[in-house]
Amino acid sequence: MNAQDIKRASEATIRRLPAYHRFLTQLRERGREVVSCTHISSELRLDSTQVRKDLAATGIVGKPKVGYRVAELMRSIEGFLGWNNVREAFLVGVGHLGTALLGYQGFGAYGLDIVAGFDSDPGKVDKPVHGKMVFPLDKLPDLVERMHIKIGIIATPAGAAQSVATLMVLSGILAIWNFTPVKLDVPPEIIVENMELSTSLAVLSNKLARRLASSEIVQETLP
Amino acid sequence: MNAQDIKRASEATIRRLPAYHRFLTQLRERGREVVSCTHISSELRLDSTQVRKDLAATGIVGKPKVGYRVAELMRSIEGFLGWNNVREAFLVGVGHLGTALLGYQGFGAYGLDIVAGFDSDPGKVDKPVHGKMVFPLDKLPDLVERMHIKIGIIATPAGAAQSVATLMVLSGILAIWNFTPVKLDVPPEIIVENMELSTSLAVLSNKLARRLASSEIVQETLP
DNA sequence: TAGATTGTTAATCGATTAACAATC
DNA sequence: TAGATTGTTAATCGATTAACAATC
Repeated sequence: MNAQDIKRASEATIRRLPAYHRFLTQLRERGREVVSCTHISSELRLDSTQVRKDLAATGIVGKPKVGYRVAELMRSIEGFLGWNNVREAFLVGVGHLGTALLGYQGFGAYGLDIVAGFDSDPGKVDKPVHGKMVFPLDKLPDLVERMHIKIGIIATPAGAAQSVATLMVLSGILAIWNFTPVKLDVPPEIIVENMELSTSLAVLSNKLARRLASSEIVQETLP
Repeated sequence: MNAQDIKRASEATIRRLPAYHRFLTQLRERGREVVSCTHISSELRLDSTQVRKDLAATGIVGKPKVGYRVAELMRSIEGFLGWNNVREAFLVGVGHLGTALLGYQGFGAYGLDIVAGFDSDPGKVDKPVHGKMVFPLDKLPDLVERMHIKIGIIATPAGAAQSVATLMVLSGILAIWNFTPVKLDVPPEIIVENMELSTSLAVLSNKLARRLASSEIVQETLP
């Protein structure tokens, strides 16, 4: 699929595609060559029509009675998500989380390669972390321009996030993956994806609070 | 608000509440005592009716012409999300990510206290990480029971995630915060919240791929 | 009081699910 | 062929947005 052919799809669809891709990886490892929507939907507990529409959004065309070829479907999803051509990224903030991200091996499968880290702390720079070089933050604009970097990852303390985002945008970064809880103020054409612990934790703790509250009621209504 | 009063709300509403809470924290720091939905909605670029309905879901009642008292509204959101009474959690997998999570100072504001780490690697146990004790994994069931722990955090390699989840459930854990890309197979009454890097990255890379593809088209149509 | 803001009902929008014809 | 599966259109569902009465 040509990059220019990437269709529009709802964010809900895009968020489900990685789960399909992961399941397809497992199928491929087991030697399966074809798969049906029915199979995928029963495994992931989704509606089969929804799976079919999600897959259709990536541009794949299946064969009635047969299904989809696993390898072809994986390529289709990868092309749609931009996982087929690896993109280089810079990470700012080499603290605990930043160090973990610099060392994470799995990003290659998602088309991401973190090529360097940046930090404003002189004590952290000029020594590699997990084999990645760490530079002073003020070197960022020059290196972004020279290496044509498009993706910036922010893993700083919250207080530094906005100024780092502004610096990234001025340097030519187009997309920011934000690991801080700060709502970044950037021009509308800049892509921002927030990886917020608090949002995820809110869902979990609300469900747990409801769960514990209802079991209290059960206890109270017992004799 | 009594815990038993926690109403149902859509997951979309729950996911927006932490952003309101963060904005309210800023207002409180600036000394603001009351706030209107209009103010919140313009700041967070949301529909004001949506904000009003989201806040109403937490049980707060505002005053026409005035708005909501900031402190009261924060307490209402905290109560709804279960952030008011701190809950203790165990973390399994003291690798790079696990270490970062053990050291993260911000969880207290969200009602979470990670009290200990666990790892199957004998080289990692029995020495504290960021002041938190790390135990051998096989000590988990006994300690979960004795300390009445309800929340488990999985930050292991993907291959270990399912067996750790099963161990947690057998030990009495009610809610799992899963930092691996594995779809966990647990009983339906167990709460699972997935913190998936791949899903977030999929949204970002799809948008970037579309963005870069459209700018290619622009270039091609130039003379 | 006048009018800004809440709370609520109605309308719209978009996503999910159901139905079914096309097809290998 | 028969029937399982795809692709697509229609119906349903739920969330968002608009309208407006209540109220401090």
